[in-house]
Order: sequence, then C-alpha cells, then structure tokens
Amino acid sequence: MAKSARPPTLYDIAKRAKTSPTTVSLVLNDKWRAHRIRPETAAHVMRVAKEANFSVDLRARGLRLARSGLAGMIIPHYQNRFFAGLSESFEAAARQHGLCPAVISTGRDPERERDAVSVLLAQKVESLFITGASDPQPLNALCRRHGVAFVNLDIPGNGPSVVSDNRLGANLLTGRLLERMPAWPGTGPYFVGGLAGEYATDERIKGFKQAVRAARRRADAKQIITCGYEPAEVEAALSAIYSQLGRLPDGLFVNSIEAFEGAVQFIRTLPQEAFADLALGCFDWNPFAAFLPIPVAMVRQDVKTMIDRAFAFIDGDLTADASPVRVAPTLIDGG
Amino acid sequence: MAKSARPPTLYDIAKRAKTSPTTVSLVLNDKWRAHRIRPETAAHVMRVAKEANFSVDLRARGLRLARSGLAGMIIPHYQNRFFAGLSESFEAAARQHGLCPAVISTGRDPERERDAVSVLLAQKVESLFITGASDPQPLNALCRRHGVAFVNLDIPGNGPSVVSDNRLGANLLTGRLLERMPAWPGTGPYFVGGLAGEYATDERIKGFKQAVRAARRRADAKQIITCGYEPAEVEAALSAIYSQLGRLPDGLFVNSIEAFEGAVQFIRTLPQEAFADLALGCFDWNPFAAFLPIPVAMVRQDVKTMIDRAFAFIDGDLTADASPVRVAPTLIDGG
DNA sequence: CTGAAAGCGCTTACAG
DNA sequence: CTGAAAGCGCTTACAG
Repeated sequence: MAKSARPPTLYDIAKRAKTSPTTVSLVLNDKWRAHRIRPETAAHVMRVAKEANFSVDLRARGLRLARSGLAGMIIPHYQNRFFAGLSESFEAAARQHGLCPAVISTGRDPERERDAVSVLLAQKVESLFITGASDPQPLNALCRRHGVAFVNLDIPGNGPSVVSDNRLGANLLTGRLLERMPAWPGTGPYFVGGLAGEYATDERIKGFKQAVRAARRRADAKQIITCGYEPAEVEAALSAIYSQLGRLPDGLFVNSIEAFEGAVQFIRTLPQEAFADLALGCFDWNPFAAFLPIPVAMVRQDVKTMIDRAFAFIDGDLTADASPVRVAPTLIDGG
Repeated sequence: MAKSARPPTLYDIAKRAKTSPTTVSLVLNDKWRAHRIRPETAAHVMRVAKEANFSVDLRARGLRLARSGLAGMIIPHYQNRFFAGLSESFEAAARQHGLCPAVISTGRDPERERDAVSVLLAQKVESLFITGASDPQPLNALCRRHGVAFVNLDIPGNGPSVVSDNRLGANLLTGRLLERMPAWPGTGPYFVGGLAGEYATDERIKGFKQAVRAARRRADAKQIITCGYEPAEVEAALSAIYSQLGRLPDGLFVNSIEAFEGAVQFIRTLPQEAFADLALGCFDWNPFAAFLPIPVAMVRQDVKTMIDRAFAFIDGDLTADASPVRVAPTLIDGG
C-alpha cells in the first residue's frame, strides 16, 4: 500500500528480510531449490517481496544477463484486418517464446521505419520483425550490423522473408471471377489498385495474368490499372474505365481493401442494373464486404501461419535460403 | 559492416577514439559544447562511433538516469477503427513527448491485462494507459503501488479517466433515428447489443432513453436488448424481435460495430421491402457501413482528442477530480 | 545453506 | 578542456 518515493530494489528486500541480495535473487528467480536455500528462508523472502510490492527491474536484469527478453516488430498501421491480425499473432507468438512483444507502427514512412528500427535495436530486442516496410533493404542492413536476427514480413527483403503467396491468391481470385463472368466474348476482367513496381502488386498481377491466360482469355495492358491504393484514385480509375467501355467490365479484381473502398464508392453511384452481374473480387478481407449488394470474392491472408514461419526463421528451424517463404491465403466466397 | 560478436559499448568507442568514456558520453548526448569539449575531439568521437555502428544501450542509460523513456499502453485488440486509432494516436503522442511507445494487446482477458501491466511496470514505463480494461480497478491499484502515473481510457476506473461521451453520442444517434422514423404511433426505436452493467452500454442506454423521452415517445424495457456483442447473439435477438413484432422495428440502435455485423447479417436475410424504411444506427464507425443498401447513421469516437486529454492528465494539466473526462464523439450520417 | 564482490553499459558530479 | 570513479538494479561464479 505504502507508495514510497522510490520503488524498492532487490537490496531493499534483502535488508528487510535480513538476508543477502544473492538469496533474494535466487528465491525470486525460483532457483532456490537448486541452491539449497532453506524453504523457510525462501518463503520468508517471498513474503517480504510481496509485501513490499517488489517487481524486478527488467532492464537491470537484461543488462546483467546480456539479453532483453524483447521481440520487436514494426508495422505500417493497425487499420485493417491483415495488419491488425499480424500484430496480434506476433504478440501471441512472442509470449509463447517467453519474450515480451514490442510493436511500433510506422505509417509506411521510411524515416519512421528507420527510427523505429533504431529505437528497437537500442532497446536491444533479441529479434526484429519488419512488416510491410516501404524498403526493407536498409533496415535489414541495420539489423545485420547490430547482429540482431530479423525477418521481413509481407514484403521480402535482403534476408529471411515471409510473404503471402500473392500469385496464388490472385490466381484463385481471378479464377473465381472468370467462372462468374459471361462466356466469351466480353470485356475480360480488370485489375485495379496498387502500385506497379511494388512487390505485392507485381506478384498479384502475375497471378491475375496466369489465370486469365489459363482461361484462354486476354489480359491486355489496359485491363491493368495500378493507380495506387487511395480510394479516390481507384474511384477515378473506375470512372474512366466506365466511360471508355460505356459500362462496367464483366469482372473486377480490386487490389487491397483500401482500394476496395474506392471501388464500391464508384459502383454504388450506378443504377442497380449496371452492376447486378459484375463479378467482383478483392485481395484482402473485411467482414462487412459480405454485406454489399453484390457478392464479392475475397482473399484472406493467413496471418497466423505467416508469424509461425517467421519465428521458424528466428528459431533456426528455417534457413534464409528458403526465402521468401510464401504462405497460401484463402479464397472466401461472397454471396 | 563488421558484424562483431558483441556490439560495441561506449568504452569500446572511447578506446578506439583514444579518449575517455566521459567524453564519448558527452559528445553522443550532444552536451559537448556545454562542457567545452574541443570541436575536433567531438567530431572525431562522432566519426568513430558512426564507423563502429555504435548505438547506446537504452536500458543502461535508463537505469543510470532512473527513467526509461517508455510510455506503456494496454488495449483489448486492434481489430476495429476505434482501438486501432487509439493506439496509433497514442504512439504519435508518446513520440511527441519524447517517449517510446510500448503497446500490448490483451484480448479483454483480465489475466492478460494484469500480466501486461506487470511487465510494463517491470520495464519501468513512466506512464501507463489502460484502455478498455475489463476491470480497471486492480490495474489502477497496481500502478499506484508502483508509483506510476496512469490514465484509464474508454472505461473509467479509480483515478484519472478519459472516455467517449457515450451518453451524448447515443443521444445524438437516437435523435437522428427518431427523425427518420414515422411519426407516432409505430414500434419505437430498439437498442440492441452490449452488456447491461457495463459502463459504456449503460451510458449509451441512458442517452438512448433521454432522446426517446425528449421526443415524447416510449422506451420500454423490452426495447432494450443487451445480448452481448457477438454477431450471432445480435442476430438471434433481432430474429426474436422480428417474430414478436411481425416485422422490423421502425428504428434500430446497434451498440458497437461488432454487434452491427450481426444486425446486418439478420437484416439481409429479409426481403428488401422489410428494411427499406428502417432507421438504422450504430455506435461506432466503419467506412464500409456506408455501402450498405440502407443508410446508416454512425457515431465516430474522437480518438485523437481522447489521447490528448489522457496526456493532459499525465502532464498534470488536468487533475483527476475532473475525471472521467468525456470526449464528444461525432455523428456521421449515412445515406 | 548463505554472502561478498564483480560486472552488465551507461552518466555525471567532481577534480584537475 | 578531459578523465577516474561511483553507482543505477540486477545475477552469478566463487568461497565458505
């Protein structure tokens, strides 16, 4: 109860218990049996420690033991299911490894990414998960120089990396769209959203094209619009397609849930008949999408497995040669 | 480049720079001018430190300075805009205060909440934000015993607390529903979701009743169904109302975005005519709700201001007498 | 069965 | 202008 000015240290406990710091430390770390401390002594120390509301200073312990017990992660943000799920899975896995999770969000800003990695390194994290970094390379180099184990997530870098199998996911999603689209001829499916040159987008485009070709349909360059993720940009892009075709395409692959907002924003401005038959898909998942007036096929990434694989790298159960590890996402059927 | 077994310490830098730890420390902390270190010496030390990829051990510094530079937060999860926004706002504010944010999610599990607070306390956080705790009291007591400044967020506790003005938000939302509902007579609005006895729910029910009374309509007990947040429970509750009334109520206040999933799940099983005129509202916000086939009024909580107020407590600009501070949420009109 | 002492990597009065 | 030394709160060989 007493709220002392300075929280009690292990020495204070030793004094109050009329014993030595050694004994207190041994007792508090549950090593007293191995050191043959008398049970009564141990019990007494524990009681005193509890009464004094003692809590070890993890920093001091870490300093002494040359380990921090910290596992670090940087992540762009928490605003979608994918990243929220990744960070929660990470926290759970870290705890299972006996580590304390330390997650910092970076807003996909390279400078904040660097700062976050630096501060985590300075806190002496034992491993570092680099998620969705705009450019993992310099961050990877930093970790290497500091001798800290790391894994890239979502975007592969120069070292161990775990990503969604974007190509497979896109292939499955596109396949589903094609099934729903009217048979040849027609507009062919369109791919909208994301950035050309960006890893995930490029991979998804590959999967998209594969599926289209496998269905013996055409995938012209003009069917692929990498206009960014901003809802407004996606809305504008769709508007342009609409004017050009004089209608919506038969199938629409929207790249990411953020882009999807823009797509829906545009589609709902149209009369019901205009989109009644649209085959719509989104690479990402959000439960509310199921409630849209048209069915939408979605790809849900497997965050749990991604984190497991990442820890496998850290644990040495997986070697960086096998990088990037691709984790299969799941196709979720709307309707 | 050289990846040494052990990262260099300040002593290593001193040795390589042929100077003393004192000088290195002073230079690295940018206090060399005040201590009249020769500029050349300073420059030299900086170069050596950079070459050696030196990064201070924040734990050691914290230990010495009797401060950690850490600001801690516990939060139920990141899976909705409200909590995701709270944690991101917290991180930003912490950085502005020159502190490193440390956020841990707890899944609304009292045991995990306790563990998280304990570990944060053991890391010697300088302040602790307790968000959405199932029971803040014991956590508040823990912080007090450790002499650590804390604030409760979302759910008020036994000390400084910042919450959304749930009553006001519910009042506004209900008012909006009533405007949209057919004039007397009719079913009156229904309130669905949440737990009786739980702070936020109770407050919102008060706001709901206030608005209903102000509109000179009735709010019977049977119009308020606190069936929990699970979508399935909410779906079942609505189904029951539906059978009982033989139709949907004229107005529906759904308590939380999670509950809202269940509500929509049920509504969409009905024919269009059944819900065409429903006045629907949700206490919480999600962009996709705007895309539903019926307009929905939503309440968006002001996470930025909540965090600002919370830091005001920590900074001593606000005193706990003023607790809980209520932050006005915003009514967002769907349609 | 228990304790004195060294050392983890820092910072800062103090002395010169 | 610069350095030797103490001490932050721990843990653990080592000695007894």
